[in-house]
Amino acid sequence: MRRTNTCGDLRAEDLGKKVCLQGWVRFSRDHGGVAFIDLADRYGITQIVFDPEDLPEGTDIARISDTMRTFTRESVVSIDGVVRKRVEGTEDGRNPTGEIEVLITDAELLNRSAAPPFELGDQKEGVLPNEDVRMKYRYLDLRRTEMIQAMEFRSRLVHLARQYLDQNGFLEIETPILGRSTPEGARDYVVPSRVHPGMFYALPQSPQQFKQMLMVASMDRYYQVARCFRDEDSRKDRQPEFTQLDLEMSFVDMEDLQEMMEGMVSHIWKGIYGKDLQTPFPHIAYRDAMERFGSDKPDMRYGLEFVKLTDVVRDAPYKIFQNILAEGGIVAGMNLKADIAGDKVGRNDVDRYINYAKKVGLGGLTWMRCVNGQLESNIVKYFTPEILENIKTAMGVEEGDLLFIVAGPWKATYESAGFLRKKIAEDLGIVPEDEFQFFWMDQCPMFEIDPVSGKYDAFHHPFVLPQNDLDDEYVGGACFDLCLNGNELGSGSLRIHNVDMQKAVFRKLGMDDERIERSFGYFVEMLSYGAPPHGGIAIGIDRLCAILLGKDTIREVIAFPKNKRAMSLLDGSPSKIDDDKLEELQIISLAGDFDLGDFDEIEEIE
RNA sequence: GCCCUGGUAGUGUAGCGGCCUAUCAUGAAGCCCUGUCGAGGCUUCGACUCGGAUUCGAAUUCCGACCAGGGCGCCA
Repeated sequence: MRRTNTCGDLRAEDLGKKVCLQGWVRFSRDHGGVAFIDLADRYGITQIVFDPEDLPEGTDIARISDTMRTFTRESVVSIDGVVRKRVEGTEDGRNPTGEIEVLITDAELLNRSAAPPFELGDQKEGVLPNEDVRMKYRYLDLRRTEMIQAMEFRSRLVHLARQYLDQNGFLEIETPILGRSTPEGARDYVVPSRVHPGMFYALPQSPQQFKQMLMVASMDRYYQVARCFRDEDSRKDRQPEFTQLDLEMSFVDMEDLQEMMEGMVSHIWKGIYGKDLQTPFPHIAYRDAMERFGSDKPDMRYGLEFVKLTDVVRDAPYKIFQNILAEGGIVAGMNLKADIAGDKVGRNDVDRYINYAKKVGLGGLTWMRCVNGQLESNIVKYFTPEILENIKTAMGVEEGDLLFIVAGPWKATYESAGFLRKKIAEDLGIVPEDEFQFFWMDQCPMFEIDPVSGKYDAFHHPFVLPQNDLDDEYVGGACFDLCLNGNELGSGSLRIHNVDMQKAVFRKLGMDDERIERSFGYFVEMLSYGAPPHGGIAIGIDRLCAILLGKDTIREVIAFPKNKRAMSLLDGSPSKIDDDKLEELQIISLAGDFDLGDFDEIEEIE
């Protein structure tokens, strides 16, 4: 018989219906006479009951019973039966189908399952196997309710994004997966060309250049759910291949782009949670984000802000600070207020944080505690009473407060202090769990100067429109990041549409004209054919889904992710390929079991 | 390239120099059971990642490798 219903949709209204359900045997309970099966599919679980005393005349009870004996856990089976009410008092309120059950009248084993390597049923926390086991049997892992829900959530989210962009006149256009390797940025994944031996395509790190070309091509509004590839080491929020919602618009300013994104996120929000999301999102300038929170993607859902103390302690006869200030460094403090931290952070904890501070790159960590109205610590003797008073005022110190003070070069010190802030907040448990705070981080610089080489690097990328003259001491870039709860979801910018400006930026980044022509010639030329003012943004779908679902890693929202070492335990990729394939591509591998014997042979052929 | 954490039956764990012929749960196999729902009861099966070293004795200590995860670098 053909399936009439899924395992999620029968209710009390369906009483008496003849149905056919097909699904997986999640649990079975044989009571000797009556027996139960929890039949599961993507939509839910329905209880099947084998009740020999209640079966209609002429039913082949032995046949059903024998068939059911072949049903191992996770086997796929087909069940014919009649919907009936459960026995009074045995309804299951946790299950939407819990009022009814299907009285089995016929059964068929569609395909037997071997004993699954781990438990697939919904159960208490902490009994999942190691991730490598889940990855090896991902097709079973995905059978779990939690994974089904993650896939449903992601599908819904992407659908809503498409719906919104479509309503706003965007064209969904696919850009090439096989492209040209670019010298800048992340390492490319590379694909050899058979037709052109010795030549390679590269998989895109992002559709950046193609989407700009689409603007020049007058497409005006483009988007794509774009797979991107980066051959860099992974993290819990970084995979070798990941998905970006990528879009580009012509004749817009930064506000237009941000409003479009706010509209899209709100649309998603409404569609998923049924609630309105507060827009516009707040903004924070890059410099403020760094100086107040020690991060360019700060989690602002909790306090522990830094206060600049550089001027307050400038005249303190404390050698460590004096040396740092002489080199142009900064001093900043964080006040752990008595009510949230004062009592919970004892002397041992302070030592622990000093060690942690050193681990994350700070030279050290100065602390002071306000006891009986006075700042106390091992180093207060190096500060005059007046300076101590000024610190108290600047930091708003009250009785019992604990101060942590960091010092050093601007960027490195704030970055490290940001790690410390996060660690303290997590230790104190003051990070809100179910609060989602979107915001824009903007007013970024166009360039960063590498402290080692002294070379200019693009802060975002070299296609960002500079906000002022490139010869000015500070050059701003028309770029911004969308952040959520301490994570970067994506970044956007207005792009350069003028040939000369684009060349000038490349030169500022240390490329000579020959290099610009070789690497970006086609791109620069494109700008000379009436490139409109344009800009765009790309946001990470994996990260957005993971954060909204409260997952620790984006692997939980990707059907078939790679592991930490960029391998798939499921299909065993990457893998060696056959020698004849290599030969066809005219490629010799120097890795692994390469041996000189083979090499001699090849030389002889030549 | 570097740092940190971990590796015990199919799965999750306890044990952390001799009480280990290694705990418990789950699972698998078999039997019993007519209202369960992660059913229950009984029986059985099944493991110390690998290689060195220390020691009378190593799952346990040390060194190295491998594997997994987290982080730094890297990710314009």
